[in-house]
Formats: sequence, structure tokens, C-alpha cells
Amino acid sequence: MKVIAERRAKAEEMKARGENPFANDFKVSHLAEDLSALFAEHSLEDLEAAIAEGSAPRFAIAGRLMAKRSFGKVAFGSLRDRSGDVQLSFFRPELDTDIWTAMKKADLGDIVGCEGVMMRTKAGELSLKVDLFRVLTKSLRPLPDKWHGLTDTATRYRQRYVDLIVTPEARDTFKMRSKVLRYLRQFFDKRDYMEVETPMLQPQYGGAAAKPFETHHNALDMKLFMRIAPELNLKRLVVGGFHRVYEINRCFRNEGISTRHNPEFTSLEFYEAFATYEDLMRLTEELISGLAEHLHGTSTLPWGDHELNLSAPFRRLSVRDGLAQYAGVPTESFYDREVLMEAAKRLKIGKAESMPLGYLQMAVFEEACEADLIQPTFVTDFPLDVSPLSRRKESEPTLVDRFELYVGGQEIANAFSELNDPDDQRGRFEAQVEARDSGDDEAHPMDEDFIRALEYAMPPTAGEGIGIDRLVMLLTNNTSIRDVLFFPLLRPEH
RNA sequence: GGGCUAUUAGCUCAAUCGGUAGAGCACCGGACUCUUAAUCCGUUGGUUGAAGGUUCGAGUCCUUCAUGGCCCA
Repeated sequence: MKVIAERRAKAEEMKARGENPFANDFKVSHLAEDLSALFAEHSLEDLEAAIAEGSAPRFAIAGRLMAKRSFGKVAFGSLRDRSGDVQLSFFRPELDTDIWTAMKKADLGDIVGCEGVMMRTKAGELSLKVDLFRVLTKSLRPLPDKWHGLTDTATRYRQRYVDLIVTPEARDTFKMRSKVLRYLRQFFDKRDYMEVETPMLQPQYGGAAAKPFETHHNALDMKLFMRIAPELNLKRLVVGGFHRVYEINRCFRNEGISTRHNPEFTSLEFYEAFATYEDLMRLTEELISGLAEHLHGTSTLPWGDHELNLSAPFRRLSVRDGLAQYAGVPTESFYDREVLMEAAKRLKIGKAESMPLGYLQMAVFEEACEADLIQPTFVTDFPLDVSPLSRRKESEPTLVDRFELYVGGQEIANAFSELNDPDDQRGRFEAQVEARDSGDDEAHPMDEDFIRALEYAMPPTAGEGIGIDRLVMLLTNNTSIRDVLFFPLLRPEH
């Protein structure tokens, strides 16, 4: 490519002049935002006077050259470092010829180092009046169009480094993601939770209904799974006496890829002894509305064509009522297989005949309700069949003390009062094993050690998992999970 | 997995009925002492995603493949 060849030639010219096009000897004194903060109140005249009497402080900044506008004897540039942008100004009559030439030769995208004093332009803009200028790192490839940026999604994801340079929204999203994680840690730390880490490589997987990735440990010649959830290990820690724990980390599920699924994703799971799922609803409301306030100063956020109201309290909707309101299944027919089958047929749900009742109830619920649950909604009272780790509802033992939080038409959180009766747990696992044997490859496998742990007594506990990627999507108004992951999984390029 | 759709210069996009692939930005050269998408003048830049096919002639039509996007399951 011609442009690359030209830039390589410039790098060679630098070498010929004894300059290193990949130098690492420039000392930075300040960031762009330091300069705008320090001089926010200084007038053009003040700054000119300081320069004239030689009392103006000198600054050394470095970053990527993002724009260049040159005239006969004056030029302006824009330098971006990790804090933001600052304008550079060059005045030919006052500069060494070499410095002016170096500036003229510099390409957009080069990493440059500048020294000088602060001034204001006639338009009033703060500007570093440069007297020393070097290309520190030569950029060999041209940046995308400075106005249109990168629009091709494949390129944006595959070459995220370029996307981050030219797409401010992408930068903002990832800054926001980082803030979310920090907020979550502070939120739980304040409540005396302990952050823990549990294995991602496991001889036995569990804690969710999903297909795992498998791998192999050579030394032990043993099959290992990538975890699909940290749940069982976190509950082992509760048994061990760590009564408030949370883990923020990656989970892996060997499933399809879509705008809301990536094979690896980040989950927050937290467990609190002596709490119930109802306590967690209040905690979740506080967490999410607090997060919105913290990030945006409001709990009303745009989401596609909608506006989300994330202020507490959130709506509560039992699965039973949801089926009645959205799927035309009267509350008294909640357990009526025929009525549910009619609804399933209407909603074109495949393989409904072979589903156990709880699965059928949830399949109909998800198909009929999910997309309409835009405003935050706690869906409660799940069927026992689909909840092998949840505590039975005392008033209605075919249901469990569980909720899922839906926002923006997608599941954000899943929580329940934990099942801590080891015998009931064994029965649930056995039912899951049976389901697996009859073809459900997402059924939960038996975990003898987990039952043994429960036999030592796990205090009454409530636990919750929150999908961090989806949460960030909501908080940044991104409708694709790929926009909140630095490097989403894609097919190989060639 | 199925349907629809897209892929053209480094980037953003044009190209009428199938008839010589073009513009803006970037780049290169020139003018210019306050710009901020600077402006003006002049150049350069193409295996039209890949492979086949139809045709005198294919960016355009057909087939297959690759990679995205949207919708459905």
C-alpha cells in the first residue's frame, strides 16, 4: 500500500537523521487535562505577559497526534493522551527549522512528544505553544476518516485498537464499564462482603443450566471443564463461615453467539447468609438505581427507543401472573398442561410436548413476556423443576423462592433463597440426572461433594448472579453485547 | 440451521438498462500568521471479499464459498 510505504520511508528518514522512530526516552510532565485545569482561569493577556517576561512554566506532554491544521507560518495540532485532548500551536518564526519540519512531516496517528508553554489563541482556546517537538513512535498505518470514523462493525470488533482511537462512544462505553466494576466492588465492600476467587477450571461443573467447554489437563490426564457459574463453590465458602462473599469474574458457556450472548461473559455472584430472596430484591434495587445515579446522575436512562426508569421500587410479577397477563393462561390454569400447550402452540414453541411442566411454564413465559419486560421487573415464584438449587416456597412447594430481574427485555439477574436441605438437594440433583438421561444436555450434574458440604449445614442464605455485560449494555445504551466487550468472539478473519 | 441483506481506494460512500470504476477525507506537491471537519490549487491511489459461470462486454446477472448485519428457529 502506498500510504504505508510513504510512512515507512519517513521512519527510515528519521533513522538516517539519527532519530529513533520507536524511541522511549521522553519524559512526560503533565496530562492534557492537567493543562486545561491549571489554566482554566488564565486570560490570553496573562499568559502572553508570562511568556514575555519569561516566567511561564514549561510542560512536557505526549500522546497521539489526532489533527493538524497548518498555514504558511502557523500551525495547530491536536494531541490526545489518556486524559483527553489538548491543542498544540506552532509559530514558524519562533521555532527551530528542524522542529517546524518535524511537525510538517509528522502524520496523523503518530505518537509525539511536545514541550512548550501555555497560551491562548485569538479564539480563546488554551493551547500548548510548542518549542520542542518529536515523533516518538511512527505510525505506519493511516487512521480511518477523521470525520466518519469506523462504521464497519467487523473491523471495529476485529481491530478494536483502531475503534478505540477513532470512536469516542466506544471509549466512553469501556470507561463506563470500568466504573461499573469499581462501583460494584465498593457497594459490596461497604456491606462487609468479602471478594473471593474460585476456580474457573473444574473437574465438575454446575451452578446453572448450560453446556460447558471441556478441556484436558495433561499432567493429570484428566478432563476439566470451564466453569458455567461459580455458584456451588461460593456456597461452599458460606458453609465454611464466610457469610458474605462475592465474586466478579468470567464464566463460560458453550452456546450460540448473539447480540446478547458471548461464550465467555462476566458475572457477579454474591451470597449473604441470614438473608432471603426478598432482601436481595431490595438490595438489587438499591444497587441498580444507585449505579445509574452514580454514572449518569439520574435513574432515567435511554434504551433504544425506550426510556428506562431505574428508580426503586421495581415492578414485581409472578410467573403465574405473567402467564395470565401476557400469554392468556388464566391463573387457575397455571398447572393445566392442556392450556399451557395451547399457549405454546400459539407462540410456536418447539418440542413443548416433551417438556416437564415447569419447563413448559417457563418456555411460555419467556416467549410471551420477555420482550415486553422493558422497565425493571422482578419475575418471581419460579417452578421448582427449573430451579434445582433454590429453596422451596413454603406456601406453595411446587414453586421456589426465586426471582429474575428483567430490564430492557432481557434477563439481568437471577437470585434465590438457597436450598440448604442436603436431602432435598440430593433429590433435585437426581431429578436433574434423570432429565439429562432423557436428553436434556443442560441439566445439572450430580455433585456429591456439594451435598456433603450442605450436610455440615449451610446457614439460611440468599444468593444472586448478575450479568455484568448486560448490565453495562443497559447503562451505556448498547443493544449488542459485542459493544461492551473489548474483544468479542468472532470467526477467524481468514 | 433458515430467510433477507451487505462487502467497491487506508476510511466514508457513489457508479442509471450489463457498456471507459468516481467523489470527500487521509496521503504527496504548492499557496496561506489564529485554525479547530481550516480553506484554495494540483497530483497520487483499485485483483470492485474469493472462486467459477453467462455475455462481444460483469462492480452490476447466476452458482458456490468467506465474513458481517437484521429477522426467524
